Amino acid sequence: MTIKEVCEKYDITADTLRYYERVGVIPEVTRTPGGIRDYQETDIAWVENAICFRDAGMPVEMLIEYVKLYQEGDSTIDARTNLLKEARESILEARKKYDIALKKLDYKIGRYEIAQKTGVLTWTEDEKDG
Amino acid sequence: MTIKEVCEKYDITADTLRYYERVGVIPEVTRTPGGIRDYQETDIAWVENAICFRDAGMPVEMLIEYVKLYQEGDSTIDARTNLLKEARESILEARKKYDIALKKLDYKIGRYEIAQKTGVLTWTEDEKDG
DNA sequence: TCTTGACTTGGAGTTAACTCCAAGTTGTAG
DNA sequence: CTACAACTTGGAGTTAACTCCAAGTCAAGA
Repeated sequence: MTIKEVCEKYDITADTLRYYERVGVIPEVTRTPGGIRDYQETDIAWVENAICFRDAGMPVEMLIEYVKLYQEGDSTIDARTNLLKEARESILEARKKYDIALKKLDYKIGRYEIAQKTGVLTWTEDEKDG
Repeated sequence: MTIKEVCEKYDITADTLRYYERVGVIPEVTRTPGGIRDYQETDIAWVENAICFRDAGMPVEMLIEYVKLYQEGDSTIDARTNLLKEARESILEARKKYDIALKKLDYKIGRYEIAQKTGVLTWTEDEKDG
């Protein structure tokens, strides 16, 4: 698969794909004899994971560390497990904050919709902040 | 409440609080006659909301827009409602991605824990990517 | 009143994560 | 064989969101 096909498949730019490879977010991609990237199943799996974890706010630095450990072989399985567990905790933590914000948003939207119907915004003492 | 008390209460730096005010993420804070910030209930409510929505990935730009609309008065209630709904959608969207990443992480962690017990990492054909 | 530490401002600097660029190479269609 | 688009690299530039700094002001304790 060419870089173009991969970036179309995942809706990501070729520059980002090359950047991920350059800094080590994914291991080096398979090349044609001429030196052009030719993504194999495994390369694509790494890309997919990288995008998935980045979308969940996992820092590039952490992904680089994971790939580095992976390339050092089986002796790093403990370290990799710990890293994944740490990532899991921060994602759970972040998601909790998303839920809090959603609750707040739903409440505010509810109040605004009442205001739209009645033409009046009614605030309690604690919420003079829109 | 002084800026110090507010930043201790929310575990945020004074620089960030001043930055939020400067760019309009929150409205101008009440001051003492000498010009020093003296956060009132309402100021604090704005700070709390700003932090909450920022923690959910809402861009500063969007918060600025909201405050701007708020300050324009009741005629912007529709616009504010739409903005909040838009924010809600992106937060839901983002949370979906967090859930996908968590699922992937849990699967990987499970595999690694088996590997730690047995000393062997077993991969299926599709997951040669650590 | 003096000192000392916290506060003020405008503006410059930093960080993470891309994003763009120039100059050169590869590969396919005609 | 010749265009010519798509690829390559190293490095520079951009963006969002802070974060730091210098020079000056304010305020509480001795």
